[in-house]
Amino acid sequence: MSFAVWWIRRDMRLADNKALQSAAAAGKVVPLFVYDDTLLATAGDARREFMFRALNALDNSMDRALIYRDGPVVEAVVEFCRLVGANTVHITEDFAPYGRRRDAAVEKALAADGRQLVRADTPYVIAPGTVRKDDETPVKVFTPFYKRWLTHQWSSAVDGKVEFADFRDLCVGSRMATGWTSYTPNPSEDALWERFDEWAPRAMGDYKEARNNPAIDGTSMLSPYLKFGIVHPRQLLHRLDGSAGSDVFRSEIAWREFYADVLFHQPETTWKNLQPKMDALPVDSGAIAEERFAKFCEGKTGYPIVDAGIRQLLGSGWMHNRVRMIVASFLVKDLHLPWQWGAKFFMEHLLDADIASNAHGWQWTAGTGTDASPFFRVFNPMGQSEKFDPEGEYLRRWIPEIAHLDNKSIHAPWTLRLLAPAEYPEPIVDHAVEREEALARYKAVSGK
DNA sequence: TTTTGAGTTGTTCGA
DNA sequence: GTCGAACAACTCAAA
Repeated sequence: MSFAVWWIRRDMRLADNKALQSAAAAGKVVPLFVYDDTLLATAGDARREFMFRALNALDNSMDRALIYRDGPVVEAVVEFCRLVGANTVHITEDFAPYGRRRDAAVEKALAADGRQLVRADTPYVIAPGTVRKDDETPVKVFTPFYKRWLTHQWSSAVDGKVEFADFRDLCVGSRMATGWTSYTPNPSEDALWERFDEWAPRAMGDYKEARNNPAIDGTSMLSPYLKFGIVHPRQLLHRLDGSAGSDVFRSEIAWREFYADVLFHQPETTWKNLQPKMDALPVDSGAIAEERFAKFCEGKTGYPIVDAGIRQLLGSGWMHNRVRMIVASFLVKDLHLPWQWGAKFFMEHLLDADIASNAHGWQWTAGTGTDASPFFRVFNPMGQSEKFDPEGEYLRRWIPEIAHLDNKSIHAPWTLRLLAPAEYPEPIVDHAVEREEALARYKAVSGK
């Protein structure tokens, strides 16, 4: 009987998993997870905790067949194959810059040993690099990308019988404790479908509008599950019908694929401006900039919608999409800080931290990316707050200090002059002033 | 090759 | 309160 390694990275599920099925077709499956210090170093406690719990849930569903090994990754995978005598390692391909380098190195090392790395699946409905214009070049604007994306064929895995090998005595290392004690969603496949089946029937019809209101349960909140492949996006597409809400939901899935495609073609845009001309945009630096950034990271800017968003992120590992945009706009256009500062902060704290979506979401806001926001689109934190959280319900949930304020002034507590700064801070900058400053800086970059 | 219309998510101002 | 126009210039996709 031969053994085949299923090297688990971001495909922590049994259902509709072509890497798992590929391994099963090659022999008894040895599910392997390798601690990658390079990746773990960039993850905060919340995400590490979520990941460990996800692995534990997966392990339970495999009768505890999962093998944990310590990195460095290349050596660990090759060494493990020798230990169990496996000739093939089956993976869901990683398209992010680091993952591609890592997998290439593993592939090479395996080959030197006479073994093979099998790329059997991807975390996307359509693999990055697949959607192209008629002249074969990548599509750089979402709408035309989406139209073409919709025309591509895809298929699910055929879930056949899987036999797991028992090598549990080869487990090495146990770094499960993170110290994170706050709530995280239950990261099992069962819990995911329970959530989807509870949420979708009541929320999908109103998704287009409701997903913008951070106080209500209008978004699926499935992003952490997608991040770790506890669900594959094609499984979600299967559940959609032709209703209006599901069309918007489908396009949100496509946004994730679009940004993965953009990063695939230009891996350096993880941290660099996609539009080089935007390198000339002046950003603030020095002590004052760092002081403001520190306030931002604490959720103490004095702008309730911004602070509520940061506190939601720090407290739960997740931030509502609408609020992510408001917060990002504030960092870039009110504080004039590099988008990379915010992107790094998000990457640390988000359960769903996805390098492609995060980098290009920030670049969109900063006006440095593909299909970028027009320079004059500066979010007004009070206006957005009034529009999308009219009752101040979201603000009250995350900023108890101002919960007693009325529905109008809660969006801009400083107008009341009732709160001592010790209770809730004064705004660290004046939005009206900084908006003009941002417009002037962007205008200068565009020349003339 | 040239031309044309479009491009996720906004705000402000004046009528 | 509501509504439409203005806010730059440019790049991209497709005809």
